[in-house]
Amino acid sequence: MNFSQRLTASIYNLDAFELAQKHLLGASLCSRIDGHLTAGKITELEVYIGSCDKACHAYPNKLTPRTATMFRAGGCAYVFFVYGMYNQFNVVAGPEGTANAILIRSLEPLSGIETMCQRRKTPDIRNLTTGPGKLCQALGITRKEHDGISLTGSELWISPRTETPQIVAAPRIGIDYAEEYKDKLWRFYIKDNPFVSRR
DNA sequence: TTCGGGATCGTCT
DNA sequence: GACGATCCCGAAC
Repeated sequence: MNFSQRLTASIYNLDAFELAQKHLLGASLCSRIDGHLTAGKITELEVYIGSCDKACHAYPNKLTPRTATMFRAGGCAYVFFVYGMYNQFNVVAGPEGTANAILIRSLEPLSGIETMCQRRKTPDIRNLTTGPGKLCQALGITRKEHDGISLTGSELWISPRTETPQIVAAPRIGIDYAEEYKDKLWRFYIKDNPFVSRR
């Protein structure tokens, strides 16, 4: 398998829901970090909308040092750090000045599996990338090194999907504080794919 | 400057 | 199913 094709800048300026469902789900997230190529099929993701969504870090369109990258033009990485130990990778969507992001929650490992096993310290394929913190570890993504970088470069990119997946919509995970937005069906995953964090 | 809590995960019961 | 780990952010003082 070859991951040389990339989604281009204009695609990332689409509406976040369209980008997530029509382009990102089923595509391959790829990294070449420390000389190692790793890649996985995107099987699960969540949409966050800065203007209205109480679960979004940038709600209500609040620009802070942490959320600044979300306000940039689509096509860069928003990577943040939580719980003192985990990084989380998001794709920034939409035009500059809007704060929309797509959290990648789960991958199906495709390439560089040995590297992923070393980084994750486990031989269990099913446990390499099935969670937002896990996949950052497996692909070598950190806030310090990758927040704000372009997804059309050579370190981190997304290779387009070749088939159209069947999609299931579900509530997002871990956002009980988000009041009426916690029940929105803004999490999307590939039907019957075993590499999702939760059903 | 302090302080509360987090878009999680691994370990333990 | 519960809990602790452990850094950073953002709000309040």
